Amino acid sequence: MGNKHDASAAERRRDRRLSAKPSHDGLSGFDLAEASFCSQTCAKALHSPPKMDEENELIALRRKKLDALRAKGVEPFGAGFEPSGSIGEVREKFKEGEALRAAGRIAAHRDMGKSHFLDLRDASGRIQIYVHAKEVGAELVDLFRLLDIGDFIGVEGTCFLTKSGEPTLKVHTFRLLAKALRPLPEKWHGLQDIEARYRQRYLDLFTNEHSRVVFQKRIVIVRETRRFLEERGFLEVETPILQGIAGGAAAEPFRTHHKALGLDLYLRIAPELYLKRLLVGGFNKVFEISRNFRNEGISRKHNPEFTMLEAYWAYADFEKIANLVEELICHLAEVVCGSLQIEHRDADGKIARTINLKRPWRRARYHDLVREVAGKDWFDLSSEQRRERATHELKLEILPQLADFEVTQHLFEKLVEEATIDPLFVTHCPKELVPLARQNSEDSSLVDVFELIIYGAEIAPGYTELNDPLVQRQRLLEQAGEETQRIDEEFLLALEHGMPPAGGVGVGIDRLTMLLTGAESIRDVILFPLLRPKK
RNA sequence: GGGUCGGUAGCUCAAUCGGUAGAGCAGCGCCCUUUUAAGGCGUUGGUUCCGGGUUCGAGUCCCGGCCGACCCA
Repeated sequence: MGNKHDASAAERRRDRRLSAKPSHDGLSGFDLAEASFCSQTCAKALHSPPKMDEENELIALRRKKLDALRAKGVEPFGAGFEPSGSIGEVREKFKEGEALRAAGRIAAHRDMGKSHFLDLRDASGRIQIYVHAKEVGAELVDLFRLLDIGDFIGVEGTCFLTKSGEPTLKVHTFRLLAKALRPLPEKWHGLQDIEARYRQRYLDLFTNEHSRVVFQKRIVIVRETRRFLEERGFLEVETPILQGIAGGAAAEPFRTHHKALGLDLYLRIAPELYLKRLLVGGFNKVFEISRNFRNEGISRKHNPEFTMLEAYWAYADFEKIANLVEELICHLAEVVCGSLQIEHRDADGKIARTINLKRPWRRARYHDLVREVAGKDWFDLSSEQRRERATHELKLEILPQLADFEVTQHLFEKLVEEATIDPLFVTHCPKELVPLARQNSEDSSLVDVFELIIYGAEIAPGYTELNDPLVQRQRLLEQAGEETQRIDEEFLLALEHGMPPAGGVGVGIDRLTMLLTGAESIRDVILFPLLRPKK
């Protein structure tokens, strides 16, 4: 089936090429995929690769070594190799006297004259290898001289322990697997420049242990989230990223265009409206680990693309969902941190703060939390009195255009949210704050929602979902205002067919990773954060 | 968008009041047969982010721009 698809794709491209005519704008009927397909020189002209700075002596010297290798008949790129495992696995298999094969980058070289010690590294670990002329023979000694730190080599050697007890492979033979034309960052300090660490993440990962650990933890968080939900009967699904109407949240979407259909599309801002369609279709427990895109500002806590877990559970409500989230995050903390006490450390390794995830987590009503910080009588005051107290007694900056409920919300964010370290479920929020949620059956000014706050940040909002199609339509109309074309009629159509009552939740995976790793910036938990192009 | 701070050798960092741009690592040469941030001796390497200006003289002061970090909106 894959082949068939590929063949037809190639055919389509060929057809288009044959019929391609220069049009008046000179561009239509021509896209990047086609450019790279039909003409490499053309593609090169479009994106010239970064210039190899020939004037740099370090690079020039490595290129000379490359030429020297080829002159000896050694191809410096592309040879395969079968190591006994990753370097971490080789260390585990290490047994004195046994022969093992290892492959990795040369990370260090200690030249003792006739004997050389090198460190071979990959993301799984480091192993020392020992190279001596007597062991490898004259031909390989010649080749050895052309190696540099950063090159990938594969070695075969016998396990032995040095005087100081270091597990080491005594190399019999080795092969160059890939030459590095540029030097690695410094061995001791690694790559420190923040900008370079984001732009050249591969160097950051290779040289900085801490960065490697953070991303390995992120991998575990995603994997364990899947496992946790699957064990509880949730089905992982994939829903569209390209959407005609970007719904499910209030955010500015990215626009794009589908050429063949002549269709303007948006990148999703949330998967919610599609996951709910699946509830309509009878899937009772679904989740998606969803990349969402929001065309908004960039900050320590915001990247334009970010990852969110969304899960929906038919016949459940927000209380059950809160329990689920509580269990999930505790499970992740146990696996990733080995404890429910999360310790964040500063640059010197000193504990900067401890977050206690021990259950049960506090659950409190929005109004009660506000009264705790703003005074028991807060909600009995007039809106002018509230504004007055917030500004003068509580020393908050209240912008004049804020509505009354926004004054309270601002106070909530500054005095409750930012001050909260240990987990707190905020429940019974005013409906103005969460217009799309289901109203509480006892008090119609409240909605059946929780907001999970940990370490001053919203980690997860949870809902009892609104499944009344008429109320939902009304809310969407109010939200859309003038722009009624932005109402997802297909979604409303689905709701009219009947959606079971359900609980739902979104968990920001990036922020959760920050929480569990102590990262201060979202860019430290996203492999390739969006940056302005250099130059 | 506004404010503050930063950008110096491949990497990590110095450079006093405006006065010859330095060190460590990496590299290169030599010595060393179990080193491990190996060591010893010697040595190469600079568009000080870019563009203007002030000055006898600018990495340093001023103006504009680029990129980043943090705070605020």
